[in-house]
Amino acid sequence: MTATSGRPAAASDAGRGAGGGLDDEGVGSGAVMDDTVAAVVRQWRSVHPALDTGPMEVIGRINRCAALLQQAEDAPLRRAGLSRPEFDLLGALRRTGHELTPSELAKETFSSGAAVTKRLKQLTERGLVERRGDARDRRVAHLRLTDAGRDLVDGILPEQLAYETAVLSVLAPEGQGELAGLLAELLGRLEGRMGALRA
Amino acid sequence: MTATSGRPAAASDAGRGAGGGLDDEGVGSGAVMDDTVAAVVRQWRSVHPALDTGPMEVIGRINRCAALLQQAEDAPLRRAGLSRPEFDLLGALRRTGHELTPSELAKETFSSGAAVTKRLKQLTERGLVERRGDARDRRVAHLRLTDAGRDLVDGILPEQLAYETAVLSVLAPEGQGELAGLLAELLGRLEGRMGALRA
DNA sequence: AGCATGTATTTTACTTGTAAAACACCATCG
DNA sequence: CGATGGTGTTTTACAAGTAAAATACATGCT
Repeated sequence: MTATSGRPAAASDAGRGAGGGLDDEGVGSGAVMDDTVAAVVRQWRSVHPALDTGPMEVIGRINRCAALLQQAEDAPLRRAGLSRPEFDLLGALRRTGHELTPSELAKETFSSGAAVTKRLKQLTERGLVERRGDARDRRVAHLRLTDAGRDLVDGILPEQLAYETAVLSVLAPEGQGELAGLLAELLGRLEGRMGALRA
Repeated sequence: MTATSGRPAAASDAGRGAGGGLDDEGVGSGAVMDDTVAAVVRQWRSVHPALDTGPMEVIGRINRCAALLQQAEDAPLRRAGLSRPEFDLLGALRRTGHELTPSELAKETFSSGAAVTKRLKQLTERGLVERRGDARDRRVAHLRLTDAGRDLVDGILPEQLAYETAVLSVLAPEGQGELAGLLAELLGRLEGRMGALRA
């Protein structure tokens, strides 16, 4: 749980046409799932038959999955009165185990410094986070979880993971593994290169 | 291109532990990519060794991929002065080929009615969309693209797809196909069930 | 016809995020 | 030492989304 913020989209991009051989079905099933994205791609192809709708099948689905998963995923968090960005921030403090500065929190949660400032203000007021000034450099602040904050995170985490496990169980374990692997490969390369391409 | 809105998150959830056998590497490569999510998962496991961090490997990566892809993907759109939600709306009108009501647009772009109202106001002012009242039922409106709107969409679409193709080319074609297939399976089942689970 | 109810759309009030500017402070160089 | 420039953080002004209330109609029932 817990990345940064989030709010994916609807349906989109290119089809798998560009790709190559393999068609659908990942591992075990046999039927081609007909999802929303497939329908959208079909519409585009009928309007612009010449277009290579390949990327839509991948990017459109990633976006749509992210949207659906987050909607679902946020449920356990809301029960605890936290938004996902808030939980991400607390989670960063919890998993690193040590204090972090606002800048570090921004990097860790993939959000802007201003957004972090606002969240910290609220979380501090709620008593989940504590602030300490740096002795050497009075510009920087160090944030840490209060006991209440730590307990909250530790309480939510198992629920969150259990819920996510349930949601993902629509895929067989091998499918989950394959998916994780492919996404890791894509993500690793995207994170590495990002910035090279400039449309 | 073009789902609805979007704005995924950082790193999160469970590991692949829950899953089963297979480890990484999707198809052709051999090295395990070390992405941001893997690092986050390692941190969580070192703090809470008992936790099943399985789902994180999948959900965290989907979110992060969506975030990165959108940031990149939006570039061609911004060049045309459109946000993705705006383009999604125009795209829905273009691909369906006929007029749509605000409600239908909301469904099609996965956004709220209020959001659609606001976007329509702007797009209409920009002369990309036209409104027509329904004769039978004066509550409903029918929206259609103007010539300028249609031309804009048709002009952007190829750029967008080409750009996405380039971004995805970090994955081999077979990898793209497998990924699309697995995501289709996940998405199809999520869209089918969503609502059943309630944490 | 008259009214209760339901639906399509918009409006309102508010929340949250962002970009850019403002602050506050360190560090270095002359 | 005092100006110059750079960095960490917060503030400001603004853009965009949401939930819930408000509007404006249509419908079905009596």
